[in-house]
Amino acid sequence: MGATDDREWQERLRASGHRLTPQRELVLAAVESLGHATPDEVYAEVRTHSDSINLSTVYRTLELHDELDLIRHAHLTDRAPTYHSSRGHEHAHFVCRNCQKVISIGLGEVEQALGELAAKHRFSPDYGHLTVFGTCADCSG
Amino acid sequence: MGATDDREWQERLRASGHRLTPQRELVLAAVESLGHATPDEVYAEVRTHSDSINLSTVYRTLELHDELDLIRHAHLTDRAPTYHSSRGHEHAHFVCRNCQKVISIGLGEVEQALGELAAKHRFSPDYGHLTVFGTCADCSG
DNA sequence: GTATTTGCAAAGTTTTTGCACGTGG
DNA sequence: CCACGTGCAAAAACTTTGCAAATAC
Repeated sequence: MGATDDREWQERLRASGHRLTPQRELVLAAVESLGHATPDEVYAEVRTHSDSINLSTVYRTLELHDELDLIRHAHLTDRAPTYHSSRGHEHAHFVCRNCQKVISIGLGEVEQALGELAAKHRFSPDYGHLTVFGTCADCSG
Repeated sequence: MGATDDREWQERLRASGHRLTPQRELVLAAVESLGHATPDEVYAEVRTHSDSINLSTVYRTLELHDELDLIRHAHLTDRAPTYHSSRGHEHAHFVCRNCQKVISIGLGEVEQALGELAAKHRFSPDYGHLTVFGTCADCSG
């Protein structure tokens, strides 16, 4: 990620009255590089680069970044939430119950598909959080 | 639910090599009467009728019923899964992040909306498990 | 300097497991 | 009968919290 992007999230932190710490930087970088990750995976990733972080801090930081929309979370498995970058293309997920494969779907596509239904029920979906479970082609054959 | 329906699930239990126990009956009845419920809520509901059940059994039974498609589960909150009957109308959920309201959407509607997108990605969604988070009309005003 | 953030350790919550006893078929 | 299911208690997995020390600004 470029310097311009860095400045952007750093300013968003400041604007909301928070401080820029190495831990917050490391967690964000880990989420960006992992793509989709559980808190535990983020912790492990950060530890490979540096040992200056604690699991509690990972939880607290993920929550904060999520609030600030620096990252987003979705439920890709029945258990732990997974976090992913909100930078770049926002996307929804199709998750295969059988092989755990994750198919990322562009926001535009999902919006187009669900928009009318949502409007009918006067509901504003959080498309970036959407996960559709099911079976992928490889597993249903 | 009528006697005919009872026979149906009881036979499905048997057919899969399982036994018909009071606990399995109680859990199923609790899920049906609650609509949407977490394991804990199911446990509490069963206890109001009888004290012959244990939380572990509730977990084990919910899992079994889910496998047999007697019930289904969805993630209506960021935490515990909630179970609901698979009898009657299968449905997807719209959940409001703000007021926690749950809007049930008929399967047909969702299928119509997502069918094309799913086909394009050669994916078979489990519509009855689908939860769309977002904001309802009352909370977005 | 001082309010925020972190690390650590401890507790909380939810779910799973091992095993002896009970029970449905 | 006897394999399957349940209760119980203990453990595991995951997440949150209180507080003193460290640190961003």
